[in-house]
Amino acid sequence: MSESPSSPAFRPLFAQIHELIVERVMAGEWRHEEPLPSEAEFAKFYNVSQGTVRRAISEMTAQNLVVRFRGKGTFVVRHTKEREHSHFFHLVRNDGAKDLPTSKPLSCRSRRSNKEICQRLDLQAGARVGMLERLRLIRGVPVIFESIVVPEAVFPDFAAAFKENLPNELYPFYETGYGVRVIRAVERLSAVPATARVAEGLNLGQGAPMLEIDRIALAYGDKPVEWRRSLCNTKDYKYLSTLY
Amino acid sequence: MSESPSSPAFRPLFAQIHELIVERVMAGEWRHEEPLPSEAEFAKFYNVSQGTVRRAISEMTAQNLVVRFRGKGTFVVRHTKEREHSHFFHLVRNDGAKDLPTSKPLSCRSRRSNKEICQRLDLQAGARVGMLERLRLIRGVPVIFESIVVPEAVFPDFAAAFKENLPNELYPFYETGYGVRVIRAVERLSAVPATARVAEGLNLGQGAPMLEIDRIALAYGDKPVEWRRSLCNTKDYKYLSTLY
DNA sequence: GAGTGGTCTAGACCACTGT
DNA sequence: CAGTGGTCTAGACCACTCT
Repeated sequence: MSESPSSPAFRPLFAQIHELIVERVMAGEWRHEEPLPSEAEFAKFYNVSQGTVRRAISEMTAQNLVVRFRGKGTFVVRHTKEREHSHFFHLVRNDGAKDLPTSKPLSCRSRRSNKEICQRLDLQAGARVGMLERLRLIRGVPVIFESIVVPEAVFPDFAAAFKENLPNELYPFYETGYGVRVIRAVERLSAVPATARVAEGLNLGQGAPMLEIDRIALAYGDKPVEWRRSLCNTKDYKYLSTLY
Repeated sequence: MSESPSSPAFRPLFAQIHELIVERVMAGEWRHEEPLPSEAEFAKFYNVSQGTVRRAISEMTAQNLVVRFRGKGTFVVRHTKEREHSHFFHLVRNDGAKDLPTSKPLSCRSRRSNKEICQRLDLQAGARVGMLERLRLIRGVPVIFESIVVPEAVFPDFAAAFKENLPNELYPFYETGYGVRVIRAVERLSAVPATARVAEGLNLGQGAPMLEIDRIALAYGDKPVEWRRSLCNTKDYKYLSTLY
């Protein structure tokens, strides 16, 4: 594991260990229920000090890949409703309250991808995708019109599986159903006029200003696994973003 | 500096040291040009090990409060055009390019705060504030209509000083002119129709959908120091947000 | 060469969890 | 009780900067 210290492409030991362990987590070597090896075991395995392993794993906790419990061990993070809500749902009520949305599916089917979908999801021309449209309701009121596209190469038979389970939160569903963990997402926000269809679903006038959230969700290795467009009525809810 | 280890309100040593040093940076004890004391000096001063000081300062680098250079020392972060742009300006061109905006001031004056301003900036009723309106142009094209309110208690004589300097980026101006460092901001985004005045400035039709960014900028201790509303034409530029 | 921060090690003590 | 992660210390070696 040692590396010529002043070699041209030098990387710190802890960064190398970090990368190695992340790869093993990605490969699904440990289930959510079972702990990763302890610091001492990793240290022995990789022939480095316990402090170096500690630093490697600390980076992983910072990246939300694992959680650690004193006395119990280190565990791969699982997508929960709570996590999805706190990390990937940014609409808050004008008074600051965070409400959990519910869902009303409108349609779910399989189709061939067009040029735009291929480009956004990095697919081959004509690859099949699952497509889902739904309304999201907060306190029973429809606030978001959402259309979601996922590659069937990653989620085989998505449409049928969705109809069977009708999950409200998708990321935990991706994880338990397909072993796909969304770890990052890039969103592009803009203001657009409501189309007739969207306006109808959300009880708005046609052409009313809507907040469009265009999101690409990424799994390990920045692999795109979902393209989602959310059209939001921002009268009573705002998109919250904190900058540092 | 030692603390009863199993006391009810136990805080790790490094967190206490962190807090102490942050307070001293806040108080302006070191200028941007001069380095903070070295790890060894801090360790001796607070009577802890160098590793503990290192961890305290590492937290500060993670929070963008200081930067460290091997062989040189640790320095208080200064707001630069680059930093403001990368941390606090989130509009990117549709093709992904990040352009720097220029500014065209429309008005700048002093006024009494109304109820809404007092609430947002946490001010006493009737406190005086500086108010600035400007257009922001990207590649010469007006894209954002911006109105900015700052408390004169924090920025004495703001309107006059602004007119004298006509800064393009405000946060470096706040810092060099008033010693106020913006370290965090909370933004609420929504879609609104363009008013006649805004539509005119941005060459849009009245009622066109606009992205409104409502931002409160915070200094140390989460003290609000600026309220900014930016109305953006998102035809060619989108607001970029990355989620983890 | 002295001083800076960055990495790595080794070992101590602690709090908490399981048995 | 042994085993886990969390904190703290002490010391070594390194790359880099300034003088």
